[in-house]
Amino acid sequence: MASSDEKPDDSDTGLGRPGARRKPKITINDIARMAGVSKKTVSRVINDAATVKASTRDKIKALIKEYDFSPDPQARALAFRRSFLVAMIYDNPSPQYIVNMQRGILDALAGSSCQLVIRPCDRNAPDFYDMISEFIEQQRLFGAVLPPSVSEDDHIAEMLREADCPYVRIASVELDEPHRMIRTREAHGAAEAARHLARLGHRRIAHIRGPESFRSSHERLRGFQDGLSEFGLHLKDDDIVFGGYTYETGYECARLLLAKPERPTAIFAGNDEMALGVYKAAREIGLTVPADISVVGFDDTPIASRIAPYLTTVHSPIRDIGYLAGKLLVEGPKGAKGGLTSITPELVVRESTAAPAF
Amino acid sequence: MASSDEKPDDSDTGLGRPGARRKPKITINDIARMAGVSKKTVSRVINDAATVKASTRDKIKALIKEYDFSPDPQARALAFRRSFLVAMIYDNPSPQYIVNMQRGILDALAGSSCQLVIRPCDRNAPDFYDMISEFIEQQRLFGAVLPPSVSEDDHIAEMLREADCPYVRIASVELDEPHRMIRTREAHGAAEAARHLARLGHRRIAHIRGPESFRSSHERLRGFQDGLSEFGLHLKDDDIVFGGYTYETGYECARLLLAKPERPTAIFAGNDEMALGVYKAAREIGLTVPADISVVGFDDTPIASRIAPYLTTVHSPIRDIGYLAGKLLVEGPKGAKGGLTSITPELVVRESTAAPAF
DNA sequence: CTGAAAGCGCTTACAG
DNA sequence: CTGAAAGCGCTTACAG
Repeated sequence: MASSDEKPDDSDTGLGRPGARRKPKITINDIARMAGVSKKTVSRVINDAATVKASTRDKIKALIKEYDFSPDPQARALAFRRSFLVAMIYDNPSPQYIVNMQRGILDALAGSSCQLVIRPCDRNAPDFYDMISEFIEQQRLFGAVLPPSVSEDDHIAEMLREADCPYVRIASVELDEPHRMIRTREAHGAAEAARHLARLGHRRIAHIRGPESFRSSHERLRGFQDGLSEFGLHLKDDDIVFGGYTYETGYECARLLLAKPERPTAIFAGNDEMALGVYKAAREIGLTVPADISVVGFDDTPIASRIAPYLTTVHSPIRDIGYLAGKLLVEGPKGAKGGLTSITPELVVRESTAAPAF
Repeated sequence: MASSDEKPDDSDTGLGRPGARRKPKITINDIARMAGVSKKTVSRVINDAATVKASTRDKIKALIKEYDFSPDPQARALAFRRSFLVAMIYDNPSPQYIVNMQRGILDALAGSSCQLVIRPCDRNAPDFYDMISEFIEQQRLFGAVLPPSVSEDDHIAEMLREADCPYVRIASVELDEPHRMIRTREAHGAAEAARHLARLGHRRIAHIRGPESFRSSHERLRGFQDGLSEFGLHLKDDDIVFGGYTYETGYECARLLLAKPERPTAIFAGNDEMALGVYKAAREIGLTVPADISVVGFDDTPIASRIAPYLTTVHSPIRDIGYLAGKLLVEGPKGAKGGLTSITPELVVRESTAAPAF
């Protein structure tokens, strides 16, 4: 067998630069030969298999370290019938959310042999399920993490199960088995926002909620109502308007709300984007935040702490959530810090809320 | 050979759910058998190899379509000695930038068999080069795209060349062979900003530049100076201060600038983040934008069109840049729309600039 | 224009 | 505790 150390120059495939001479990559066979064992035994130590004699294991580990060997992911994947790819599949439009979650997952993947593959998608595309399905079948993923709102899609979850692909869904409600979920207790943060406004003395309060199709928008509304009711307050039907989680819809909704004869003294927006729209609407009709109108957001995006006045909002530790999700995939249910699979967003009080003027 | 259509139940590897029955995946062998040819011939049509008889090709293509067959990426990767992974390696901290570029690359990868793997990194980490090097050696990437400032690191580029990995560097200056570069003509946008301010009548103008270590910060400064000089204006040394491309540094620099006896009437910030810091500094000392001080940013992040007053800034089509980079990798130099490998950012005039008050 | 053989670098299933 | 054989699903190198 011609497993010589030197490859002839014409082994170049044409994909590379002519004359580029790859240093011959060391393989499991080389390690095995040097250790005087079979490659199967080397494979065992690579995969932390149960039973290898300590001395053999040590010798092999030393060799692996000395030659800086690490097994080829492609070959492993082929033999394992499973790639070393973790996919993040998402439709969330917020860059900050996406980037933070990617970081969190990556934090958890560091040191594992997995890489993070990203897959943004559009749930409204006609071929949405076909695309995702093809992707899942093809890649034989090591795992997938699904933030909202894809996480809320039971069909996707089923495709994943069908393909035998582990996954973690991130959502504000329990919509799958616990070991496949990270629960974000958004109702809690929303309730805090309600209490904060109630304590400041607000009585006429409005809410711009997110779309019907997002579970989070229900949870935020529910939590907010719960918090208010502790103070004997409640949201009247026409003090709840539907926004689309965007700047523009936040603006439009606020215009409606602020034009009412009995104008609210505080508005809780379903997310920061919409809260910024409220700022704009207030400005336009000469209202000052927070003197004339208090505003609370949700998410704590970077804009919240850069705009004037700084926005009071509910902070979700997205990166931590991503980390937990990644750990759950890489280490299994016991991996995620003692089985912690829920996260509680907290209110951050800044400048956009004050006692009502009247 | 027991390549039966039915796999026994105990073929389950333990990685999956017990009893989970994977539908037997169709392989190149199945297609070959059904087409009555060798698998090598099927391989040829998969890879668009030159010479396959038209009728044979058609028959195979029909079969592929009928059975919705697509070759296993892991197996292909192993045989090709090259994975189907395109990596985006970056240290840019701006979420909007990152997300847009990811989208652009993904746009270009759609339809290819490549997936996008992301690799954020910290150039200041002690093991920075080791990490990247290991990553590159291990993954046998199909290609890599490097936005600033990793793109400016010649050592990384060399590691990539060494590993025979195609790459595209995105930068404001020509720092590699043309087919390995997307050039962003940032000096052009900065010059436009200068002309805009000069035409408004500003004479006392300051610039908060980015860090020495970013090529872009030099280019933006240079372009700005060029634009000013067309009007016989120039930046005095102490009207140029060093920021760090962050909100905080923008604020600090603006405080210095605005405290000067001869206060500037306009400030060109090296990016939007710093421009927001200028807003804050101005607000603090009772200055109104743009009545008392005009502000221009660079990047056109989403905040620019959400904050009051809307920020005049230079828009870079990041997603387009990512698309070009992706195309360059997937289709080679001729792939990127007729060899277009440069992008020109343009000024977007909004509300933060006006004629000086004096 | 097409195929048989060998191989990519690992792991599984089975023995011992 | 360890190994020889077969195989994962493709492609390369070589023939014809």
